[in-house]
Amino acid sequence: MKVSKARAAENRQGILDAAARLYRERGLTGVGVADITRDAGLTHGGLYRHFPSKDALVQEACARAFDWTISPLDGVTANTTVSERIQSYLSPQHRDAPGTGCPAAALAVDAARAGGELSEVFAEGIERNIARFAQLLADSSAEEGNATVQPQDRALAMQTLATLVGGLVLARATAAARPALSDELLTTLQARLIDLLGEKAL
Amino acid sequence: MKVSKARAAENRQGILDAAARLYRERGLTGVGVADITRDAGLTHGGLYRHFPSKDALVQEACARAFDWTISPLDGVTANTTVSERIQSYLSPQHRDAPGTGCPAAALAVDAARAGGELSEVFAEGIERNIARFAQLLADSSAEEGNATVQPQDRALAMQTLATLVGGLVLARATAAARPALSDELLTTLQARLIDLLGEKAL
DNA sequence: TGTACATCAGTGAACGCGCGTTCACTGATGTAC
DNA sequence: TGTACATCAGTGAACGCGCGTTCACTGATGTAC
Repeated sequence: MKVSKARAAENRQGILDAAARLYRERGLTGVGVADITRDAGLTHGGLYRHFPSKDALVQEACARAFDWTISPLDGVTANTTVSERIQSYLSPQHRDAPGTGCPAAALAVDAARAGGELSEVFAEGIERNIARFAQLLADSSAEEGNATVQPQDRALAMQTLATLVGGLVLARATAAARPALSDELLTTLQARLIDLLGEKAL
Repeated sequence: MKVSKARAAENRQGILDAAARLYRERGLTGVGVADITRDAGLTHGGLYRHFPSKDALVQEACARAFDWTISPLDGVTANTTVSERIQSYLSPQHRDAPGTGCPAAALAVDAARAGGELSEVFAEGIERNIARFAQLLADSSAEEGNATVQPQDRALAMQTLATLVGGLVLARATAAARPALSDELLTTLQARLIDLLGEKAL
């Protein structure tokens, strides 16, 4: 049965939503296309009316996941301080909900293995996050907003993002077996990063 | 044809070596048992004389991978400085050879998804690395070796390890599409970490 | 505006393939005498 | 020490299963008149 163009577009978005979430939860090689379409309330056969292959779906779903993290989300607005962002990133909530969280922490290792065009998606997403965070640091150093990004801003942004991603990855890997260690990692890294950024975090 | 006990033990080690390398290269869900036994020069059927299941093989291979990073390796001795260890970890060589590199950077995300007993293996391996690095920092602060680890040593060790793991993960994800960004991540994080550790790095 | 028909999103069976695991078999090893 | 035989590491075919993808079909949608 044919459906309306509006409904077909909704279904396409539903497939992408499900894919972006399930891939982050179970990994790129841990989810089948049937799992995704089932989650979106469809059967697997119709997937290929929207995407030429699983790889194409993976790429678009990952790009969408990065767009989510770039846009303000879940109470994070333009006025949210760097300190608050760090606490939110290194929270038990984020650790325990990879499906709606940072795509770099959830899928960067999978993307590195896949290589090819997927690496493009991640390289662009990571670069955008570095540049955005460096701008945030530059702005917080200056009196007025929209300051020019200096090399030390970019270096500090890279250091902060690497620590966030690595900390979340380690916290997730230890959560099931040693929850106390996992929590210690989160709180310790929160404190160390806020200390590192000093007044830029406020 | 039966083989000697010595040869059987060698074959078991060969399977573990191949598994530890291939899993780090392609991920826990990206390698079949036939790939591993073939790499070890055997056929897949005999695997089950040594391991009760693929999961058991994965656990033992991951434990072995962590033992490698604990033990001195590749010119890294007890006298290697922290600065040299950081440079080695955040090098293009390590980035481009995940199969012989850090298991946390290569497989922690996979382990978090797998959960269960594999999480035990990673939690222990990560805790041992944190404790060992904290001891290294405590020793370098004291006049003589074997100093007592203080809370700030452990916090600094966590921060350094998180930055190392996150940095390597991001460098690997961007290497194929933007090698310049990948190299920039490595060199920037080397400098930031050595700066962070100050005289402890020497 | 009403009618006839072409379009095409979605269905569900089917495909070839590779997975983890099992099993009958082989034959050199290791042991009992 | 020599001989007969039980052991068992390794082989390779086979299993059930789930994967990504294809395809004939359905029937409501959207369009041409």
